[in-house]
Amino acid sequence: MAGTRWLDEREMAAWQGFLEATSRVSRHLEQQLKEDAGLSHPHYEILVRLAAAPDGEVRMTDLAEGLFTSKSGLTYQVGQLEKRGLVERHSCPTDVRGVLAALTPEGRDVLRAAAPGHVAAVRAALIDVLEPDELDVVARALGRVGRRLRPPAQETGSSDSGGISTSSS
Amino acid sequence: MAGTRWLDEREMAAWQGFLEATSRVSRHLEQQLKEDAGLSHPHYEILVRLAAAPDGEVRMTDLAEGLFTSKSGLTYQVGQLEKRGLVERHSCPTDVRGVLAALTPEGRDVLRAAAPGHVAAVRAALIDVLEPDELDVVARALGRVGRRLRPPAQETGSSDSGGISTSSS
DNA sequence: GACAGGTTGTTCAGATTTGAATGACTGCCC
DNA sequence: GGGCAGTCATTCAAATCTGAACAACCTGTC
Repeated sequence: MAGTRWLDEREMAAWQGFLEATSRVSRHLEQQLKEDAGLSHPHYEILVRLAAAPDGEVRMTDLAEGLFTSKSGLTYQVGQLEKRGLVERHSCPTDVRGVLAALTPEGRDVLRAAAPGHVAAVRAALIDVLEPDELDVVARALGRVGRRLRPPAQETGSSDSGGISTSSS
Repeated sequence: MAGTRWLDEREMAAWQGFLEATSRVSRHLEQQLKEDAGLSHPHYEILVRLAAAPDGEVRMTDLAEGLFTSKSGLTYQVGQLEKRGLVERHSCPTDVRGVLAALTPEGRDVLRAAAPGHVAAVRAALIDVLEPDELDVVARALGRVGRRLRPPAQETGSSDSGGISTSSS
């Protein structure tokens, strides 16, 4: 297999830059969020998704998919949030197996308090570090990268509450 | 609180794209590496760093810094690699406290066997998905992002410094 | 030499993540 | 109606990660 195409210097720079930016941004935001609002990044993301949903509640499976995490991991995190009273669980009326995670008023308050600081941190770490044209290229390029690694796609999703429109295809 | 500059649509696209690409690429490569070579991504990166070092051995602290991980995390990972015989520990001659992690011949073999598959996966997931001009922008932009989040003091010229450009703009 | 202050790597307890197995349910086809 | 494959969320054991605490050591100053 002499056919391995190794990475040249430019490609290596992109790959290393991606790895370093990934690790550092993630770690930095994790820390900032924890100090500033007592939330982990997964916690924050869960609250955001719930707040963005039409009725403030989302099916566990949909939530896990949106957060790029495993279902068991989500069960744990939602459990933690429930203990704190930021999230509640209801069973889904149309499917007894289903569980809806719902934002409580306290959860909404915590999110409202945490959001400005988090957005500022995201700007400082990433967004405002990029030139406007870089921003667009990163959005387009990384968007494509992420989309290509999405799970095979669940067809027949036409059931009903679809709700979350995926990015304009 | 009117001072919060929320993310507009373009900025949100960049941020979400970054998050999704980050998660998916990381998870994808982790899996590919594990199936293909029985290594986790941290394991692989450790072997790469050691193989790239002049004498095939690196100080624990330097290694941790290069891998963007905590020192205790590295102790654990190197311990795992040592159990498998892929890495050895020597004490540093110039500093009794210091520990040098060194690649064993077996470790070099495992790395050599794993590298082609990993590089191919990195290409398929990220590098070859980007247009050449996108590649350069990503390298430059994310490189800057990562560099700005580096811990304050860095000396004794580590791996590469390639010129610390003061983002005077 | 002695000593304060910083560094080095490990250990420890605790939190989190993962994948496999599980129990409960749905939808569909016969 | 009954069976069968698939879905949903949880539980469990095992692996991993983190930060704080720790013991041992270096470095500079006096």
